[in-house]
Amino acid sequence: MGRRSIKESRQKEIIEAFYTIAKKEGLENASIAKTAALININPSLVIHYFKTREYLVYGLIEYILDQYLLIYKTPAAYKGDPHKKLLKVIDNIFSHKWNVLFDDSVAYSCYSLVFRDQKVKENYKVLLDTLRGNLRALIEECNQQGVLKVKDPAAVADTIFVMVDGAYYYLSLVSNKKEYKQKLAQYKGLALQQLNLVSPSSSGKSRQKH
Amino acid sequence: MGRRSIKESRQKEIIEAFYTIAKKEGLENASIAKTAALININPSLVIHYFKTREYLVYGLIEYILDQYLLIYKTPAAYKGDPHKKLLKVIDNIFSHKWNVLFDDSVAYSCYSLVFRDQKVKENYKVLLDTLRGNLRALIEECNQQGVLKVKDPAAVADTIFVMVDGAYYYLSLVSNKKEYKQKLAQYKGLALQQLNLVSPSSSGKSRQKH
DNA sequence: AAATTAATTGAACATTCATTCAATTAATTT
DNA sequence: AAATTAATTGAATGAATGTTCAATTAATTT
Repeated sequence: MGRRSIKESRQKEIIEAFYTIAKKEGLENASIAKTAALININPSLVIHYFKTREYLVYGLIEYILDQYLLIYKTPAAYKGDPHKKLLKVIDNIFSHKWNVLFDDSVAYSCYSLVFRDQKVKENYKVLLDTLRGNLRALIEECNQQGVLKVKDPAAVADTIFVMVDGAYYYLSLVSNKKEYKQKLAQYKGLALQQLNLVSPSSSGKSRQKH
Repeated sequence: MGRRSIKESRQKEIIEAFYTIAKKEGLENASIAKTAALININPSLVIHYFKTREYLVYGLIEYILDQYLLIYKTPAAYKGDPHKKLLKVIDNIFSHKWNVLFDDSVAYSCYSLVFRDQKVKENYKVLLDTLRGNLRALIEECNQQGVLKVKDPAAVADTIFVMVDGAYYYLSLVSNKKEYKQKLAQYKGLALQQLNLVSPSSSGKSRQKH
């Protein structure tokens, strides 16, 4: 009875508007008023759905963390072929897709909340462990199919993500496109090394056969 | 003639107060008023020395970036002994010292400005390249003394710092002290591997000799 | 002592902010 | 049509923000 609720879709809409503002002006300058103005609603409607700005930020973080899991999205055709899937995932991580999915400015601002909010910290921990766990499972599948021989899949998965996080930390500062591309390839090579796979670029550098 | 200027010392004092507030409440909540109150001065004095809050943040970033270089501070006795010095630097990086020098919450907030401020981005780039350059020089010294055999010192230095940055990204989420210590040792081991040195912990795990 | 220069204060300003509350509008059910 | 429920608005509030400006205080030199 009564009017039917559109809570969830409205919340998502607001979060995305908030994200848009945060991308443009920084999370610290993203306000409820600006968010409301962007989608032509009243600021009090934002409060109605989120109670406080704090909860809106929580919503944003949840939204962002969900995006991270999309790097495991691979073509349905790869089902049953963990090797192909693994390579695709590595591709996703070290490619344009990463930059499309995330705005690093907002990401680092959100991450900084980890240090003052236990709940945020836990959410991030769960995500990072999930990312590692998924990669580990993928490696183990490859091991079982005999296409990979990785001794400690969990440790390798961890190492790879350590490299990913560190890599983008540096890459965010590289403005030169050519240098960016080259560095990205280099870091991808490091990840593949961890899997005892050799990247095309690094093998080309030190070929000694013939 | 006239009153002698205390500009520099006053600016430093203000920056440190601003940093203190930022550590406690987050950079986005660190205001000029709070900063002034902390050291019992008038808010307009802060403006007098920094013109705008933006420049105060620039000052803070400069202050923070200078701190990073302190990880290369080693006992004077190590002079002429690059091997000892290298190990000490690695120690500094993967130890309590890191956490004493930096507040990661403020660090990530500052870093997020990189994406909206070209000047900040350049400053960070210079720092990160300096950190890598110093480590590379240290490795080369070790090579020349025959105590290390690293093929590509520049690449290895880069890789180590990629690992460092990625390592602390994850470690910031680890609340369990024991787990933290163990992970830190593990990441340190990865760094030493890059130098073709074996860490005590990692060698103990898979010892097969007799 | 007068002149000079910098340090410092205090009042005032406009702006933006998050949030509250009551009132209204729009669906949906009985 | 009446009742119910949620969506949405609009006005208002108080607090905090960064910044400006003129005035005052304190040191240092001539």
